[in-house]
Amino acid sequence: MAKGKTKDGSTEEKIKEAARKLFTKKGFAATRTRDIAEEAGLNLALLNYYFRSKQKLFDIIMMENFRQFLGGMSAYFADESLTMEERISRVVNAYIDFLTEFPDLPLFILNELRGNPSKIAMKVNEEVGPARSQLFKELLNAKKEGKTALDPFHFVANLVGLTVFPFVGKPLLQRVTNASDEQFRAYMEERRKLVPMWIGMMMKGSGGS
Amino acid sequence: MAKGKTKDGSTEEKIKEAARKLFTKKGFAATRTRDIAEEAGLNLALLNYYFRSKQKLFDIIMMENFRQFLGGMSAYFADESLTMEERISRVVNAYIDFLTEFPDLPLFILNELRGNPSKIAMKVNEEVGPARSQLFKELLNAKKEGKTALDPFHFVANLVGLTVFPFVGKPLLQRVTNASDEQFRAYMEERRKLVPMWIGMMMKGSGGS
DNA sequence: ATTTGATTAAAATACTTGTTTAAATCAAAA
DNA sequence: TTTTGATTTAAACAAGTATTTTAATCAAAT
Repeated sequence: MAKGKTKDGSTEEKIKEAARKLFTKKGFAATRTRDIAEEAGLNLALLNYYFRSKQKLFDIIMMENFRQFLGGMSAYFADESLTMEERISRVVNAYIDFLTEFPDLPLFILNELRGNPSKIAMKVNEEVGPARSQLFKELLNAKKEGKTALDPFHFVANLVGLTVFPFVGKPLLQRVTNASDEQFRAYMEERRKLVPMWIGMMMKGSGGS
Repeated sequence: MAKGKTKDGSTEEKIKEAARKLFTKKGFAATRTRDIAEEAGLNLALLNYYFRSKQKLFDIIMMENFRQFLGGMSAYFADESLTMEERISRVVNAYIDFLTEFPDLPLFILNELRGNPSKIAMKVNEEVGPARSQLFKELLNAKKEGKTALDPFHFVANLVGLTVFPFVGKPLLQRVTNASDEQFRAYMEERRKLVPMWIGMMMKGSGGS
């Protein structure tokens, strides 16, 4: 063998990282293979040498993106040793950390989800299935005991809407509120405490069937 | 002149509507001019006869989409004759109506906003400027009087996050919660009352600097 | 009936882009 | 040193696609 090995990070990983960056930011159709090669600092022929086609490379990136985005969600909700409040707080914090580092991921996910091939649908269930059943069981229990009246749908919609939407809508929010990048960061820091508090208020207040 | 006139809706409008449908759903790069022509039931040459290029056609659609999406926001907030609670309720209801009819619009807007050319930035200010100053003035007043501690940034983020995000994230929410299209509609109907109520709770509770 | 401008049809053109190929180069392993 | 496989270089190839062109056709206005 020679310098760039198959296993370690070198070349194959360079290609994947360049592809991830461009695919995630611009989508499949708007990304050219030549751009990926240039971004990776490698030759175009290498793309087809390592991955057979643009489509195959994209599929790999897409699956990894899905796993990364949905994985976090599941991990925290599955932990039965924590109170619901604590779990919410951890999920919110984990997502704010995560999205600060990878701000383009959610929009990518939402775009891909719209095309909705069954391949993706299965992936979602696979990644989010266990946590979902656990969460729903507890929410429905709490509802029976009168602790909360918040339907699981609204719960998830509110949690994701309040936590990940600000990142998706960052350009819009910054324009509307005249917030600098630094101010945006500060607002997101505030949200680490505010969102769990708001969710708590919603769960106590009345909230749909 | 002949059958299809320039002024009335006929041909030019057919092209624009076909283009709007495809551009809004699939984006610029993934939309082919041939598809637009076919969708409009017209000859391909007509596209370049009426609009000079795919890009020019796209720009027109994009601007109209922006105006439509942001215009509603402004219209209701500018009305000083209403209480804040009433305005919130109207904006939420107007957006739920609007997004039920045009569910692909917000994702289109968010995608375009990411590329952020100054052309778009100006458009946002133009459409949303007046309502913004009006809204911010009142929110800051209310804050002084101790009526609310909710920062304008969080107010907008929450309002949009709770109202438009569910439509953007519909495929994700439906998968995670196993909700049918019919159930989704029902949840959105519930939100017409729930979201204004939640926003009200947030404005009374403590909320950021 | 003639004219006029919209519309179609069919192709040609030009450019972009995904993919492949063939021959060199180069670094390490044998 | 020889060999081996990764990497480069430079093209070529094959589709796909935006755009243009040219010559018909067609419906209404004159």
